[in-house]
Amino acid sequence: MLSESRPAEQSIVKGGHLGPIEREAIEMFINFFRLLGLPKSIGEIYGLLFVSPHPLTMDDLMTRLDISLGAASQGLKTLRSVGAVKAVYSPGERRDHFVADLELSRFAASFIKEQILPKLEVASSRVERMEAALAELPEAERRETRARINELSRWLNRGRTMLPVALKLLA
Amino acid sequence: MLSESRPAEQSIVKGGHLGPIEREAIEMFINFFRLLGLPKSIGEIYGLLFVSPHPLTMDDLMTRLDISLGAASQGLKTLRSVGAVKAVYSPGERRDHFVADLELSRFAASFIKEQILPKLEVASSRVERMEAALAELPEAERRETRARINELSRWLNRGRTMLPVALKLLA
DNA sequence: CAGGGACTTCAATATAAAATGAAATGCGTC
DNA sequence: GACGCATTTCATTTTATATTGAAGTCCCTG
Repeated sequence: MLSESRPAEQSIVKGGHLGPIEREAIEMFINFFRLLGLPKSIGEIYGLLFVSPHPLTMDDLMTRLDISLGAASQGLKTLRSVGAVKAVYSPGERRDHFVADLELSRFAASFIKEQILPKLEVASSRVERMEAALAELPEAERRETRARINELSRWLNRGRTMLPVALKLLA
Repeated sequence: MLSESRPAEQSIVKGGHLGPIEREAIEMFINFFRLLGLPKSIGEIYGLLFVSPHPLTMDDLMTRLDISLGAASQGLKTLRSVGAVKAVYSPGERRDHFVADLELSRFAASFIKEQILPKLEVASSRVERMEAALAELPEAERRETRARINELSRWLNRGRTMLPVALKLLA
């Protein structure tokens, strides 16, 4: 929740074979992804891939991060779906190799487009239904409630138009 | 997680005595707050307060939303702490009355300032430690890893400077 | 300054989310 | 076209998070 930042955290990371750079990167991305409501394992995977100078296999991830097969597979799936990670071809190699896409803005764009904007649409239709329902309200409450719903409506519109702009600003 | 939006949801809200406007508002804010990783009960409370034309007591919230004493108390505490709700004085009344602060931008500002920016600071110091640790790295990997850490650093700086700007844009 | 609401805390419980790993599937190779 | 490694899926288990409500604290009020 609005946690007062975990108590004197000392190494969330448990996997072996990790150098200091990797540990820092992993913890950093765990925190970052948590902010977006994504599980720890996804932060770990992305963090390790991010600082890795060469592509890694699923098996690398499993052993170095000490996570399960399923977690690695699902985490990679999610990360690919949002454009944060891609598979690269490795000649003469059977297994898939993965790299982090360093263009974080692409990832942010996809996140906004696929997660936020759809929710704003749903919210908009809710507001419409609320406006329709205003008529049923007792006279006394109608005016004030209408004002509040309008406020909501203004915010949704602003969000829908400004979010993409704000994103460009960061990119 | 990156959920494909819950299956044909029909009324998450369980409390009785709620009109259609209230139900819509509550579900809407449940979803919105969930995006920020806040629990359902907080969305319910804020949603009901938002569309309510007059201040409500803790007891109102408990009965109408059918939540416990503790949930109401803690939820209000959190909401007040981020400036989303405030207590208003009600003459000749013993109990506290609460209203939603309609200025959502205030809430957003407080969220960024208290939740995001501190995390960016922590992340920055991580990056510094990573840069320091670069020296220990085998020659072969150093160049590429350095490039990646630099990328990270650029992003953090951009975030720290642009986030407050982006916020102003929305307000 | 005692009694009694109103509110807060927090240990216990209930609920939800993530990780695990065995079984199913896909896919390339011989 | 069957074998075998690589990957995905998903029921189960584990872990983390939210909710409850009884016990504690804080005021106001008389």
